[in-house]
Amino acid sequence: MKYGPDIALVASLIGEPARANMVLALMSGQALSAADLAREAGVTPPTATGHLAKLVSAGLLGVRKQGRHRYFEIAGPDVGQAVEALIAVAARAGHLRTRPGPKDEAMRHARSCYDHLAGRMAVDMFGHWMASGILCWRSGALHLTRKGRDFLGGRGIAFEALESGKRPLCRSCMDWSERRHHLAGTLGAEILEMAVAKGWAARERNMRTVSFSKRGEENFVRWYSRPG
Amino acid sequence: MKYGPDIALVASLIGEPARANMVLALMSGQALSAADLAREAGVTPPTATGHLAKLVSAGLLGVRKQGRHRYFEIAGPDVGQAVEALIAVAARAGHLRTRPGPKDEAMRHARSCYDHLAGRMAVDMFGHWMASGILCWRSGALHLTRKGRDFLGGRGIAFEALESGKRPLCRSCMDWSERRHHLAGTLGAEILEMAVAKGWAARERNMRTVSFSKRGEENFVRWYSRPG
DNA sequence: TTCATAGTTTGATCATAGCCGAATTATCGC
DNA sequence: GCGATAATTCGGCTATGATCAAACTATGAA
Repeated sequence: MKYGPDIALVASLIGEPARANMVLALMSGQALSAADLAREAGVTPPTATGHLAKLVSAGLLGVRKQGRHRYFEIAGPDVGQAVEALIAVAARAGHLRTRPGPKDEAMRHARSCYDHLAGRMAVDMFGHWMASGILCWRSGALHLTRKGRDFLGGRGIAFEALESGKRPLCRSCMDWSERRHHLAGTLGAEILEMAVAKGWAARERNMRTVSFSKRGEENFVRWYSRPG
Repeated sequence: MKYGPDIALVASLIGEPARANMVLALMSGQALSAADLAREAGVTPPTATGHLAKLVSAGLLGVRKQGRHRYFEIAGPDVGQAVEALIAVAARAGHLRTRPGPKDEAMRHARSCYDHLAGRMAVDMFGHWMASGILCWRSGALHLTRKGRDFLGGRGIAFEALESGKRPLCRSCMDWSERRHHLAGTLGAEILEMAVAKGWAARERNMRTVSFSKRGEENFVRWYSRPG
């Protein structure tokens, strides 16, 4: 007779440094090959194979075979949320690791984190909105202020529809490359949708890296920073 | 040069079965002594001491010395969220552990979670109230609807007094034996008080298990499900 | 076919860390 | 003061699992 979820199994998988590095590398949403992940984790291919097999069979990663390559990716949003939650704990407690997350500059600049915008641009937007009183912290949770509601209303964001569900309107998500907060939740998702819909940004093939055109980036920055 | 939060450190702490059992036992919100946790984890006191020292020094647990006892508790909401996220992943992937949190059936059926009712009956009540529009999710937080206010008003719950303090009126609390939400917050506490005051239920010596009489359970179910 | 690259399997090594028994320190009740 | 109980420290045993080198399989390219 078995009862209760076995969190130890899941946590111990993430709790091994090599595997944690792999998972963090995949947190960009990009699918990576076994060799890429071996490099990220700092282990040899055989070792990586073993780790990846465990992660896949436990349901933390998914795999897609393509020719002689095998591309791995985070299995689902629940895994992403668990990793984000662990990041938050580690960050609060001041535990730092030696190796950074996404190395490549383009990816640091703009990428999506599941369904919302992450990377430097997202962090900048978050900072700007905090500074101008659109967002604020209230008892540990992120809140959209009255001013923020006016602000978004004037920009055509239907936030009423976004806060109907169980998922929070605003959540902060710790960005591991910038080590600062950015906006998640349904509002964060909506903003990424909008940027794509307006043609400012395009998702790459892998669906998770987001590239802004030069003009799109200017428009986006203007969009979120224009007063009133 | 160090970058990025070390999630492997945090995850590996939770990833050890004995420690995971301790953390799960503390997820009720109740502070437990070292000996209690040793029993929960199925290890001897010396082993428990070692684990607890690691958990405390990593910032996952807090400790309160009281006489010759040391009471441990989850250090903060971020830790709780991380554990809940891991529960969600483990539950989705179908990983079950052999040892349940609350071992005996009576305790799964009805017990108190710190100061509010937990277990199957609480989960049923929560589901019923969600389905009938007494409670709803709004931007990630639990809300008592207008209908819910009428409903409770008609049942003699003075919810105005309950929402005056710093503590929220409604909170959801994840039940690890049922893996579903139940009602916490001052309203959850009040309902347990009421059930005890009306003689429907009695707290056991250890304060954690709550036993309903057969008649009390019927009355309680009728109380929360009667329309109007 | 032949070579090269991606990835896996095998087998052996080795370090980490979980575990307990016994002895030790601290606090309560008497 | 003296026992009793809570908790810790110490020392040594043991098992788990991370690691890599080398050999092997599979796919793609020439």
